[in-house]
This record gives sequence, C-alpha cells and structure tokens, in this order.
Amino acid sequence: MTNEAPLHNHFIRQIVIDDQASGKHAGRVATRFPPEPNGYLHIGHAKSICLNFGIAREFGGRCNLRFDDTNPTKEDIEYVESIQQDVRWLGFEWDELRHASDYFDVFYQCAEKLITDGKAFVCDLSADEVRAYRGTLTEPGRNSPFRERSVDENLDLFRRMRAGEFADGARTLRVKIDMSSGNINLRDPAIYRIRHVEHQNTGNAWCIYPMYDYAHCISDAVEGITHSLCTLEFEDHRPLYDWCLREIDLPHHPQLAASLAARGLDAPAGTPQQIEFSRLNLDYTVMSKRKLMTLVDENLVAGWDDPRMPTLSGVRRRGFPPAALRLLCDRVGVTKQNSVIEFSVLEGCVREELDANAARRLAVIDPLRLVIDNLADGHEETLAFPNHPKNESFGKRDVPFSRELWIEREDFMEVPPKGFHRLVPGGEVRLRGVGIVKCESLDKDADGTVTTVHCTLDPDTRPGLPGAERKVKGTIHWVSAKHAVAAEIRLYDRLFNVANPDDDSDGKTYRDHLNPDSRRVVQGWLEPAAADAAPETAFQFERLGFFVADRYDHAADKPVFNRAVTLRDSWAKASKG
RNA sequence: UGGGGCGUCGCCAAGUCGGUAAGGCACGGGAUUUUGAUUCCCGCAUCCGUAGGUUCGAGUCCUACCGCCCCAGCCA
Repeated sequence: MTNEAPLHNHFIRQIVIDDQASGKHAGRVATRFPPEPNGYLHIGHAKSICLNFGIAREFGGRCNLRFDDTNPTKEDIEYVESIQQDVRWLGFEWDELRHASDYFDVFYQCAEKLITDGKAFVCDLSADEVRAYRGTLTEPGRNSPFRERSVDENLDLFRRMRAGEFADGARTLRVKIDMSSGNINLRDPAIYRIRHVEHQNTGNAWCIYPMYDYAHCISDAVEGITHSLCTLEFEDHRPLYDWCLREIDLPHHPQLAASLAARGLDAPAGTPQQIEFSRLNLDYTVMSKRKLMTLVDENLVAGWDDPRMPTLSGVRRRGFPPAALRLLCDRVGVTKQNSVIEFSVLEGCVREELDANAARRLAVIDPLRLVIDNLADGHEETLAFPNHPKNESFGKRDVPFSRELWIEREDFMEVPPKGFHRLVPGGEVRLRGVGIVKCESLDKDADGTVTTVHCTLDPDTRPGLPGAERKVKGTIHWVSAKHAVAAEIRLYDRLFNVANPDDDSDGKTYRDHLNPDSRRVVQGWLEPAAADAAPETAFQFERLGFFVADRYDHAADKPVFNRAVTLRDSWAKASKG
C-alpha cells in the first residue's frame, strides 16, 4: 500500500518522539486499535485506525487489533468479521489479533489480588441503589454499606459470583477509591458484573464479565502497549486507568498473567500511557453506532454497507478508495479540539485520489439521440482513446463510434442561457475524440420534447488533422448507440439534508432530516470498455464524475455503477447563481 | 456551588526559550486545457474568545471573566 508522508507533527506523534528519545518504555512503541464488536466500523474509526497503525509503522513499533469484547450482551461475531475486513481494506495489518476475552483469567486473578489487598469489595446494592449512593455531579456520594466486608468474605463472595451462585445484577465487584471524588468515575466503580450470557469467544466459561475501565488498562499492560490512544470522552477515566494499573502492578506480579504463557500470549507487562484525542466528525452525517444501527434496523438504508452510510463498508461500496480516507485522516490532523469536518473535504480527498488513479471512460446517464447526418448509414469505426489524460501508463482503449450516438440531455439546449458552451441549434460543439459537429435540425415529439438532434461532422476536425486545432467553446461526451451497453447507474447524494443531523434542539431528530433524494437510480449507456470491468473498479465517466462498479451487483453483461462523487462543476455553480 | 477538557481565517490546523500569524480545504481572480475536470499562478486573519496586567516587545507569561464539549451505565 501507499505510505503517505505525514503532513505535520501532531501532539501525539511528538509525545512518541519524546518518549523514544528519552528511552521511556525502553524505546518501544506499541499501540492497539480496540473496537467493541457491536457494530460496523465507520469513518470516525478510520481516524483511530490510521493513528494507531500509523504511529506504529512510523516508529518501527507494533499495533494490535484487539476486540474489546467484555459485554457479550451487545456483541456479535458478524461484527468481528466485518471489522477485520474493514481494517485490512483501509490498508493496515495488525501484528497480533487479540480479544479482551483472551485475558479473562488475568482479569480474574487481578481482581482477587485487589480483594486480597483490601482494594475491592463485593457489593450487594442493586443498580438503582448504587445510583442513589453515587451522589450527583455536585454532591458527593456515600459509601456502600458493604464496603467494609472482610477480605475473606469478599473473596468467598467473589468466587461464588464466578461459580454462578448469584443471579444477574445481584452483586458487583467494586473497587474502593473515593465516593466523594469530583470525578464520578472514581466513586467506587464496579469492575465486575454478573451476566449469565454466552460469550461469542469464551462460550459459557464465564458468568461474570469485567467492565471496560478495568479490562482495558489491564489488556493494554498485558500486551505491552506503550501508548493507549483513545477519544476525548475517556479523559476523566484516565485516573481510574492509572489507579488500576498502579494497584495491580502487573510488572511486579507477573504470576497474575501466568495463564497467558501456555497460550503463547504472554509478554512482559508494561505501563501504558493513555492519551486522548478528538473524534473525527463530518457534517451532514451521523456517526454514532446507535444511530447507524437504527438506520439499518428500520430499513432507512439498505444495510450497513449501503453506499450512503458513513461506515467503511458503505463508503467502500460507494467507491471511495481507502487512500482517500487515509488522506482525509492526514489532512484533518490530530488534536484535542472538538471539530466537525466539512463533508466536502472528504469529497475532495476522493476526487484527488481518483483523479490520479481512475481510468477514464465515456458514459451517458440521461440520453438524447444525436445523428450525424453526413455519415453513411451503418457507418462504424473504432477510435483509440487514452485511458488517462495525464498518465500514459494507463494505455489506450478502443471506443466504437458510429452515426447514431447518445449524448447527455443537458448538453443540448434549444434556448440556452448566457454562457452555455454546449450544443445549441445552429451551433457547434466538439464530440470528445471525434471532431466538431454542428447542429442542423431537431426532431420533437408531440409534447415538443426534443427526441433527436441532427448534426453534421466537420471532417477536417477529426483528431490528427490540422483542423482539429480549431477551437470551439465546448466539448461533450457521447457513446455509440449501437454499441452502448445499458447499465444501472445509482446516483447518491448526502443522506441528510442538514449540516448537523445530531442537533435535536428544535425537537426534530436525525430521522426527520433524511434526504429523500439521497439515492436515484437511472438507466444509462456505457461504452463497452466500461461495462467489461471487474466489480469495484473505479472509473471517471468523463464530465460526469467518478463511478465504481458495484461490489456485489455488477456484472459485465448487466453492469451496475455507483456514483462516488461528481466532478467539480464550476459551470453548474455559476449558472445556479 | 463538582470534576475533566477546549477556545488562532468559513472548515481543519501549525505556531520552538515571548520578537512581531505556516499549511491544507473552501472561496475570489487569471493562465493552460479536445473533460466548464485536472494542472498552474495570484489573492484571502494588523489579528489569535474577552478584559486587564507584566514586558522594549505577547497568540505565546500572569489575573479575571465569557463561551463550547464530556462525566451521575452493573455500556464502551
């Protein structure tokens, strides 16, 4: 894959540079991308993936893919598979694939240590009671009445929790920190809960499952992660992250992780540093898993990989190349500022990438018949077209040409507005790669709609002849009617018609802002060399935009193309005012 | 009246020990062009949330205010 050079130094890269220079972590760099397998990855995740894998690659370090599968009630194997596929598609490969559930035994051993050290207790309070004891943002909480149980009783109870003696929710294991802390995460947070649920990775081996804060920091330590990168909302979890690691002290108690050795998962435990950065948000889209899930579940879109979805599988199907997403992530930078990137920035990245790497083809998506009257009936020839205007290595292809063509309906106007450079009655225009054609007459149907444009081709303007140098205002694309292949063309537009669909302050929700025209399907005509392409091949259909052969539905004899993005169109912008 | 973050051009984002505002995207103008695309030039913050202060000099230091985001799951 390509390896884009970093645009500039961001604060996390600087921390890594400083750490490496000072010999912290013995100069090692290890990161991880830790998704919970409870949904599909989206563009926001791309930032984390690029950051984590990118840092590891840049500093000669390692990066693991780790499934944060500590809550079996929400997770599913479907997601763990899609996540792996998406990470690879983005262009990254993990050093090791791990699951938090690989460490369930370690978590358990550490919990017994915490209990033995008097740092954790089994609490019998119900969820509601815990909430009541927790206090509020401005009032301190109160100690649980079970906080002072003896070590022996705690150990006994915890072992019985594990043994399955208690019902879901009956008890939790809590850590003793400070119920009066201004940081609510430190008010004796639960680190284990009872869930008699089968786990996608460990089956029925466990009925108690660790909480995120507890499991994540230990997982990081056990994997020797040096820099644990996460998003801003975990900032006030960091004291808990550090507390757990300090109290457990894995580096000095390697026996706690001894069970890993037998499975080849052991490594010297480290002391990872959590560093937070801001999420990648885009306007005109929603990025929360919950909302994306709703769009899918309620059939508001055609699935997680609907081309309008901001999921990685969605943008992939839409035709956005992975390099465009990497470029986006480079371009937006890494900071702690909440930000919303304009969707046009992403589109710009897609255009930039595809302009350089997509072969050109001719296609017409709203056909109007054009007949070249001064060519013989049945006239046919084959023209050689370069596949890329600026890159000869793309080679050339044969394009069939004949007397009857399809041109784009919007490229002809009987009464043109000022500044219109295309075909008009009595006017001239260049047919791309063919020569200059003059509109001599029109055919119309009963409604007055133009059905055919009759032209004459100036034979002196064919390519290669001196007359080809003659300037005309416009050049339009075309496709030979006789040779064209009918295709299904899916035209996509933004899913939401407001910049911030998450904003429900006016009483409306994202569901009220769905763009009814976000998907239009038309029948168009392709030159043969476009139809005959493998699924996921991206082309620029000249003057129209970048299109991709649908990953699943496209076939050479029944082509289906999705429009990834239009070309920049200064005429449309100007003529619209 | 809690805790944790963040405020530099429309959107992002650099700004080393204080020395007199990078870059990208967008936008405006021009050149080239058999894609009104691409490419190429040129322009685009006397000002860094606000108000004071320190200093020869402050986006960078101090003080006070203002604004925005996150936290009260046995979710991650």
